[in-house]
Amino acid sequence: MQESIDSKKYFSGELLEWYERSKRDLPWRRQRDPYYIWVSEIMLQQTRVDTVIPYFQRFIERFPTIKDLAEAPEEDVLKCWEGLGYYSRARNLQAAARQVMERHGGVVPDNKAEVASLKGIGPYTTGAILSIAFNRPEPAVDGNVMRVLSRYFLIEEDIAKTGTRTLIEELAAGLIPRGRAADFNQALMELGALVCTPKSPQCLVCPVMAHCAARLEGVEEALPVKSKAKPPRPEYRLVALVEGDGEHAGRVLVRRRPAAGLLARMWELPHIPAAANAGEGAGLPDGPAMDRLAAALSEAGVAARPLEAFMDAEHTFSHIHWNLRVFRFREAAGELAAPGGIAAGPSGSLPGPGFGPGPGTDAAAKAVAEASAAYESGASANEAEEYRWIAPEDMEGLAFPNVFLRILKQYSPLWSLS
DNA sequence: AAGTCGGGGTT
DNA sequence: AACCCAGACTT
Repeated sequence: MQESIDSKKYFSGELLEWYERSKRDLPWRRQRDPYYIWVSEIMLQQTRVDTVIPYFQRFIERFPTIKDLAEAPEEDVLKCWEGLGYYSRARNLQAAARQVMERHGGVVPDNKAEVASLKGIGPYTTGAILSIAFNRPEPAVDGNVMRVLSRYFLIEEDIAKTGTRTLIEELAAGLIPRGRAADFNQALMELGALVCTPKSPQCLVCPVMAHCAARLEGVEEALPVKSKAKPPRPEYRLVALVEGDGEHAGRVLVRRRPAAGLLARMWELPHIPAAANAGEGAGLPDGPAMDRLAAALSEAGVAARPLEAFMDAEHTFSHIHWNLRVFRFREAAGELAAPGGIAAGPSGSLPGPGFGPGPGTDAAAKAVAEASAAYESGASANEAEEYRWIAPEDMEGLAFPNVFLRILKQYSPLWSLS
């Protein structure tokens, strides 16, 4: 037992000393404001420090206090989050700010149960806020910590399992030196981010290399053990980039996504599912696809004439891989968009697999119907999407996922300003 | 326990 | 181009 106490003291002591020398100067570390810690921890979920820094600065400028955040329109919060991804983090953060206003008068609670009950705050973030903001001896186990400890203590359990995280939490809790929770937890994560990296860890500069079990066994690169995620399923979609005419000249047609599900409440270019028959559709002309898009636009009350296939774009979510084919349209003001009756524009200008003209087989028809149903299921019943003609300057108030920002930017640099 | 939620990095 | 990284919530 004596040995394990000494071993703990060695690990924690060396780590704290290294952290004092090596810690990065980060915006949320310049003062110990629980609100700053909270916002930064939410942003840092699944997101690198370098990406977060400019978002954090802008967010705090725009919403300096919990009260400002609680009282802001949700669109403003979403716009501030544009490009960061996982947008439910932003909605949950604002919902939690409102909870803190109501329950605690705008002051972040320092009690574990109350912190953990706030929206968007799970086991990791609870520990991070309590330890970093209030120096409470709670573990904060993120991916960095699981990697560092699984190597140092040669833990070969699958870190994707719930039980392994619990095990590591207990281990981490026992390592916190009295009165040093804030620095120790940050040191552990900092080591994972800067030295004990997933690939090619920098063991030679590691402060605890001498007693790292994985290093001593030569298996540091093989840890942590983690079961692989399922690959994302491919989805094929036809996107309409509709240029306005007449009173809509200089504008583009956009719509807002349903309130729940993928990219909830974000703005986007209109799109519909294409046949998911990758490979089988190789070389098919784009004409029929444009006709189907025109018909869909017509159902939304927009008459548009197809111009050309404009570009292909891809976007990978954790569980879906979008293959998008974008078509340019011109609004045909006053005309009725007769589904299927519009002369097809140039065909086949973007060769490639996966963009069949639509349900050509039973299987393809089924795939399209399923994809369509999946999209609709995001909304409660048949919530009407909101369509809008926007000019470039309107982008300042509307949040778009990155994939549509890329398309608009390629369409014209005018649309690149955020 | 498995699936849903973005976006970017390294190799 | 292929592969890797990762918290909270829902089911």
